[in-house]
Amino acid sequence: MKYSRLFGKTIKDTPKDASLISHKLLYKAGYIRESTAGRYYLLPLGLRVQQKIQAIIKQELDKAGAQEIITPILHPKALWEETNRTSSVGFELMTIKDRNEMEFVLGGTAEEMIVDLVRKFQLSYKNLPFHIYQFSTKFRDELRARGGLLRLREFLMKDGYSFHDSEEDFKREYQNMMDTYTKIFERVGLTPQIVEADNGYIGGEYSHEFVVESDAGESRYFTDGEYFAHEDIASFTLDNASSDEEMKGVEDVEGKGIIGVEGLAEYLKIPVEKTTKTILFETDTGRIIAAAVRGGFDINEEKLVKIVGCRLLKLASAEVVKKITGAKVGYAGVLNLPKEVKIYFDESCANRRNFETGANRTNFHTINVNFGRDLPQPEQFYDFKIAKEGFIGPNGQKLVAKKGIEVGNIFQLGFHYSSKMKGAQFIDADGKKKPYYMGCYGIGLARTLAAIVEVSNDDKGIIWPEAVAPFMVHIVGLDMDDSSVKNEAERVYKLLQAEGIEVLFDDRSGVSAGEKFADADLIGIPYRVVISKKTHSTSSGQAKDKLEVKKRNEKETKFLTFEELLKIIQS
RNA sequence: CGGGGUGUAGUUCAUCGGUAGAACGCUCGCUUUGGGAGCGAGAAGCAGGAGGUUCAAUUCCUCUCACCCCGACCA
Repeated sequence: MKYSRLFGKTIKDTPKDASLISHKLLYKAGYIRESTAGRYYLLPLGLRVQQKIQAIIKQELDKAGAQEIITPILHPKALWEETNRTSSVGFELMTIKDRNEMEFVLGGTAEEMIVDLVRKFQLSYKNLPFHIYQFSTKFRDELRARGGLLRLREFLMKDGYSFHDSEEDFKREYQNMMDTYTKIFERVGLTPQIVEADNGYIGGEYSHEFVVESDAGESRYFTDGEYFAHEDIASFTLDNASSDEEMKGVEDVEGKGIIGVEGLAEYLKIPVEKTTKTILFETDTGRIIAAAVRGGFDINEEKLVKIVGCRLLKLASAEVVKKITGAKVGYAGVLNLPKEVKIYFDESCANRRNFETGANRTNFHTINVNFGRDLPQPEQFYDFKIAKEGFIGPNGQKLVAKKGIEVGNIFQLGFHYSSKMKGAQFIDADGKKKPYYMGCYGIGLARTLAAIVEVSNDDKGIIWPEAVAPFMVHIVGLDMDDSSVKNEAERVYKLLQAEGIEVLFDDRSGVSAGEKFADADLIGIPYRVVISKKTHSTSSGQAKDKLEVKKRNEKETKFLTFEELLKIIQS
């Protein structure tokens, strides 16, 4: 490709809205342009990279036994109603009607479509297992798109779905995909962590995210170096706060303006473990509930929502708190709450003696509270604490908080869809109909592309790994007005192409050397070959048969013969 | 959806009641050519949209739309 013919070009300024490195560089180097929030044009350079990534994914999946198909983008809305997902998905569904008033959903994920396809066949256990996947544009009406290509409303996704006659066989495929994904990401130059995660609206019981560590990412997880878990599900061991000390007399203590467990513990001269944090929430149906955790912990609303069994929890407003507790925010406690307010106790509250709780009276706290005496022993303790940095993980090591970009994930679906969708069954060897055991597997291509840039760049521009670079060699032609230099550059350009190497040839005349070098660094192609009067002229003493080669990720310039360069590139 | 902010040339910004200006970019010419060159000339704007106040609105007010940030939510 001649640079003078390439659509899209480099630019010095970035739009003021771009804050991420990947967004800025991809914009400046001419890979992408924004249409509206969360919807981007991929320009020739950008598309070439995405296609490289796509080809690698396809190769590895095919090798792993999966088969590519394509589904319509418009999904009959009735299918989504069949699994109740019209109301349960986390992103706003976009719907559209045709001229017959038939309602469609713009596909954001395709479980229902795939199951609908599969049930069109009378499949038996002999046809199982199989794994089908597709590359297709996904539509998600995100509340807030952001970060260039990191969170889009429209993006190319690889989504795969596997069908099995047993959990054991599914587990084999799950491991197969874990290995395949690891290989795919390795090939595109990423080393994501495999993080245990929540299934969210996809459904099923367990899943793993592939997360590329980066401050630009939105996935938060915890690790001890061996254990990796998303913050929503990270487990950790409780330090033992149980005590068998004598029960003391319950007492209200004034602590004017003292809010927050740290300050409170200090003021009352008790360990933080003895304090209790009580938070009031309002459910989507308007019910008020209270959730209590031991001081030092925070509440994971995600977990709590599931325990309460509602769709949404909102922090109760100051007015509601005042109405329910009779006190200002900060003094809510577990004693003397109205009967209709159900209290959920986290397990961290158990086994304590003489603990503190808010007095439900402004400026007052109650101390030396005990279950069984001052309030009934709760029927059940729950786990809705969120992990925090420094907590002890399941391996006995301290947990460290990390952030990253979720480039892929794999889900166990089990019978989640096959049980909800009529006829999603196969005939087993015993002649009986049984639901499929399923899994699904996704990779976001644009996000993967952005993640690569996010981790592979310097102050001058992008540094593409060879496997996904839009071109392998960038010929920088200087002195293009000199016909002998130009001819030499053309000659090398054609020779490389004849070897099947993808070349971008900066053939512009009248552009300064500095500008061309800056553009080459910005675009980030792995090998740069400079051809100029200096390298070409016989009078300069420079051997004519050597090429001036510099790798994007190295500092030194080397002089190589054409054959030597070829050998390096093709190795 | 809650809080905050921004919409003026392709881009980054200035102007602030009296019909718009710079830099970069773009076009042309000359001079340049190994790390974003110099000089000169030029093109480029219904000031996001609608309404209101005013003799007069890019400027003030209202509404609306779009975008950004924080939060909430979440592949």
